[in-house]
Amino acid sequence: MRMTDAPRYRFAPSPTGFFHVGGARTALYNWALALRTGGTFVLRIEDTDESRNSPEWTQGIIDALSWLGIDSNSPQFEGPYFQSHNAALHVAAAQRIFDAGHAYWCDLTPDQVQERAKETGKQGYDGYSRDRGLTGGPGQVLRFRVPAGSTVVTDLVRGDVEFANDTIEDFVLLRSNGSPMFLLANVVDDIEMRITNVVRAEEHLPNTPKQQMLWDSLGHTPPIWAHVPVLVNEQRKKLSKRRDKVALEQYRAEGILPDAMINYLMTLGWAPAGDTEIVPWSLMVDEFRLEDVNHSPAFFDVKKLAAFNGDYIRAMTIDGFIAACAPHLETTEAWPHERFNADVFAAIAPLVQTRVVTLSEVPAMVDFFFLQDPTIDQAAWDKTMSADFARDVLKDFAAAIATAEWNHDSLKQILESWTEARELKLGKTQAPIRVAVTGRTVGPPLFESIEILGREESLRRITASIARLG
RNA sequence: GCCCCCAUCGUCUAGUGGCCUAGGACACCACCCUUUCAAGGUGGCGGCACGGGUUCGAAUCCCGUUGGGGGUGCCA
Repeated sequence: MRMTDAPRYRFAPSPTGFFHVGGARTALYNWALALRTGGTFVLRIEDTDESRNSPEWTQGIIDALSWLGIDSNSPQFEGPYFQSHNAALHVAAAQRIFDAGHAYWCDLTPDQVQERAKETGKQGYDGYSRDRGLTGGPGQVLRFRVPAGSTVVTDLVRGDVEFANDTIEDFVLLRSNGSPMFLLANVVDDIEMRITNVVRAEEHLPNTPKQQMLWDSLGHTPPIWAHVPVLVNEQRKKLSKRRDKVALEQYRAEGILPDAMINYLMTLGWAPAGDTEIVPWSLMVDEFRLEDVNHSPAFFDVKKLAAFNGDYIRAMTIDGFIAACAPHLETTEAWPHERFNADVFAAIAPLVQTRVVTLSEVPAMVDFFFLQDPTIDQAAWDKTMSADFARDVLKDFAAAIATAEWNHDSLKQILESWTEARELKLGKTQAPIRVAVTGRTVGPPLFESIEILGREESLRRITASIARLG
């Protein structure tokens, strides 16, 4: 395949101030396809209003894409382009459409259009100015003259979709202030950037016949369309910023791994062959086909995302895990920053790795190592210290570990023999010690934690708890 | 209102007329393992929306119903 024949996929987010998980999935689809076909991923910031473009947003989106592995430095990445920069082109195209007789001027205001609709009992614009021969000017909009007949949109995921043209009103191309509408701008930019494939969310499907007519009227062959199902919340409504947690950045901050997010997003509406959904990106690039994408909306299930993430966390090397935790450990307010000890964390890290599903849970799990005194949970204290053996186990264990060989096996043996002598269960007798040392009833394995904490500090905490018992 | 799309376990999906007694994953439950909690192992629960066709045979094809979603701006 010659390079000029390679497909060009466009990804066109609008500047909403954050990067939507739905957009992330579409971006991934486009990127996967570009990679497999040797094509190009074209990024275009989609807004005809220059004032809404901000360098921060653009950088944010490039960062988010790069987090997803979509590298803006790749030779297969092009852009960012800015729709708003091309207004002159859009207007010129509108002029050409008018010159060819496919558009006409109209001086009705939105209110007047509505007024007429009310009178005729029909919806939308009724084509009032079609044959009035207006020549344009202030206060007039340019409307597309929707031809008779029907428009068939051929879609890779949905097949042929037919729209009767008389259900499509003569839509506006140029506003009365002369600025181009999004729909027009979009088509002109796609033509200009030689876009061959448009993969976007299903919500755009009803507008596609309009765009297709624009492609036709400009004398170009429309691209290959693919409308993928939208992502929905538990109410089955399209994910929205107001109701739902949709910002990719939020998940990133919580310690969702990019690979987990990528993998999860790809399985929404599509599944790799075989019995596992956790698969490497390279395999998804090889196997992903638009034709295989499901037709129905998919629920964005945070629990499943978390499960994927846990899987990816456990699959990390220990050094990788420690490195990934670093940002969360540095910024946490779980302990005074200066008390953190990287060696201590490295020692406990392997035991933390199987116990978290997101990285943001890590600090809370190891905070007792880096606090002057553990934060004692009152409920945990009440529950465990009320055992009749609580005081004895604390005193005897403290006495024994004062001189014990310092490793978790021997620490465990000490408590085991103490427990057996009294015909108790280790699960019960370790509880008061755990609360004394960590402040809670759950956490990393106890004897390993004590070993890492050190003899002196462990003794101090247990002694303090005995004193607290009174 | 009008137009369009969609319909397999609670959720994400496999399934493209016989391999389906409908497979997997997440969640849930139970058991095993176990120093708490996890992780891991084993097992379980649970679904083709409904009604008509077509066919020797339908989750798969057709029609209808119902239900959901999206669109319908001088927004993007």
